[in-house]
Amino acid sequence: MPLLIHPVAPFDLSLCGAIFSSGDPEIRIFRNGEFRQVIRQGEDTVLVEVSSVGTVEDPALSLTIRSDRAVTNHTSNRIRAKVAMMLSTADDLAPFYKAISKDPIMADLSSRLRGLKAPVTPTVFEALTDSIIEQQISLSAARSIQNRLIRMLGHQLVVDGAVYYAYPDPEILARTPDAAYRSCGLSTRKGEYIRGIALRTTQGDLDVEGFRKITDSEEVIADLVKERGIGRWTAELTVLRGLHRPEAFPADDVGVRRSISRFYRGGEKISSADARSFAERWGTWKGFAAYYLEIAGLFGIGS
DNA sequence: TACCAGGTAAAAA
DNA sequence: TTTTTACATGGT
Repeated sequence: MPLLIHPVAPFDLSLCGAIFSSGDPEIRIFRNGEFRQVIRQGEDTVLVEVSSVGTVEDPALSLTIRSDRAVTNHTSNRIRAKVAMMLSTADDLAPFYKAISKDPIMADLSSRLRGLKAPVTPTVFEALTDSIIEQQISLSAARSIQNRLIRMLGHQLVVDGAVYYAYPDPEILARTPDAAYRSCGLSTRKGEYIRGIALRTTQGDLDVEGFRKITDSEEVIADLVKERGIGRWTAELTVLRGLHRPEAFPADDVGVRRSISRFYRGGEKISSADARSFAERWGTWKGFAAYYLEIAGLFGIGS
């Protein structure tokens, strides 16, 4: 029997899922109004399926958990909490909308995208490794590499004869050799970064999940950039997508700069430094603003 | 065919 | 100390 999730209104699942619409059906995808992903909860690997049974202003989500074994009530509740976290259902968008109300362009975007909440990765570790993969190359190239990595090294789940893959744990990535990373399409260098960070995580030298307890995002970023392979851009993306900090703004990101250029500068390019000061208009919500710009681009708004 | 794409570390100057 | 280079894949 499906479980229910009651998001804080407004919440629009079709907007929240849009970023996953071109995903891999055996890993994570949003299709036909349904969000689906394989996740790990403790020792359980499960497929979660989420669809809307409400409206944007009176939202409700139906969650179905599928697995190859019985799932206890306790685990089901943990999974429901994790899915709610991943979809940011508890976010109250009102302060964000209020903060950007004096910016006509962002106010217009946010009214068109009303109910969009930024997704969060199941683990901080996943946000970090995904960001490393995305360094320098295009998002489509990165996505294809991420999917190959998950298929090769992730936990498999078989339900109804179909196979699905969950994100690999640090323990696996810590003992994955250069050649395996290379065969996924990663550079040898990025393979070293990911294995090194996974190794330090399993050895207890690095606790990225523990960053949840550090409220000062700049402090987290300062800790992250000490690690080999993590620069400011990677740290900011990790804090935004893994820790869901609304103020984390990846000013060095070419996509973010392209969006600002397009929506605010008539196509004229903007430097990282200028983008960082420009974003101050959105105050502590500049990270969410950046996400709205990205999704606006996805929907072709403003073009 | 090049060249750019949500960068980074290491080598060279 | 600052600047240049190598790296990987996918789209145009």
